[in-house]
Amino acid sequence: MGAKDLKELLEGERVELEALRGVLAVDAYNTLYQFATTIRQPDGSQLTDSQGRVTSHLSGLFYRTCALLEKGVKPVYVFDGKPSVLKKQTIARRVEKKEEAEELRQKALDEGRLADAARLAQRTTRLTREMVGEAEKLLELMGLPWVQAPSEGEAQCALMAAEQGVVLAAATQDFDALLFGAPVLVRNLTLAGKRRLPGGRGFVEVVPERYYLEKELKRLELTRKQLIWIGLLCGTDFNAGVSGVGPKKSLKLVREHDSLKGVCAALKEDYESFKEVEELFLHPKAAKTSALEFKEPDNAKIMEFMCDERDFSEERVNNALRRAFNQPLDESQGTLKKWV
DNA sequence: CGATGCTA
DNA sequence: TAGCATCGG
Repeated sequence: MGAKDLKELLEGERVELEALRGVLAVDAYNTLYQFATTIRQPDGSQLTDSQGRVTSHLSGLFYRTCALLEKGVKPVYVFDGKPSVLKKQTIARRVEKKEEAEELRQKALDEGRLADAARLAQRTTRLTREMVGEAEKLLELMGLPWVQAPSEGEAQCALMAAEQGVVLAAATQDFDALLFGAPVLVRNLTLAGKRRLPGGRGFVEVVPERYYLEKELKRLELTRKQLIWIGLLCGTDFNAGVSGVGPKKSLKLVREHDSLKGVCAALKEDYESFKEVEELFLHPKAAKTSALEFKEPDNAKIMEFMCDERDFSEERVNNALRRAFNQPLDESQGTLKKWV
């Protein structure tokens, strides 16, 4: 995940889902990948339909989206396009890591270390073209607009929130969105709650958090450019960063120098390559978003796809749809729920 | 991860 | 019925 070191410098605030009523641009790949990794059986295997096709991503996407809609949060999922050539190394490294994890998992399995094998299975997770296509299809059946980014999804989300102002915030785990200029970033757009920590008996509370770009820049006495430099020094999906330089040193360095050139000179790093990545963050590639249209869900087709084709429970799917779409918007009518 | 079932 | 366990596909 890009620019994760920024977490050390930035301060988010806890936010209730109810306070996020409105339209959010949600990083679809980020979301689907998390579902694919975490929605698992105790043995580490994914949910599948009777034909063996993975359904973890559909389960997560469907139930979470329904729950968000129930709370008045309208997600517009943004799908990645062609990645920047600068991301090539990161992508190659990820493929490598997955192959590595696959070998380790096989070894654990052979040696009968089942818990290890289950844990390693998560690291082998891939999102296929089919899985992404199915997610888009489901969103369409639900009457929700989705956006195809020309390149990075976080960049598209950021611009939709910034220049275009069509959404309240960019929702992604990735701090890159702030570097791309998102005025508001929402992390952990989940239905909150306690989550088991991998391994032991510990629990962590995962709650939605919100970061305001301007507020953070003011507090840290930085410009967005300088925050980008910090990201570059720590490393992003688009560059390796400088070894031995983390968020603290980066912060000190960008304050001591008034240009990226100066920072690079001080570290004896190649300015040109850093400048290229700075450019990518300063001028993100994004498509103009046409009016986002929310339509009625096609309940029959959702049932056909989810239940007939993918073996989801009719009762559960119906329940989720009813909550998401058939609930009176006026809270004063909420008591009606008890009678239906 | 989110929904549902079970138990005290 | 809240809080924990496990099911879901």
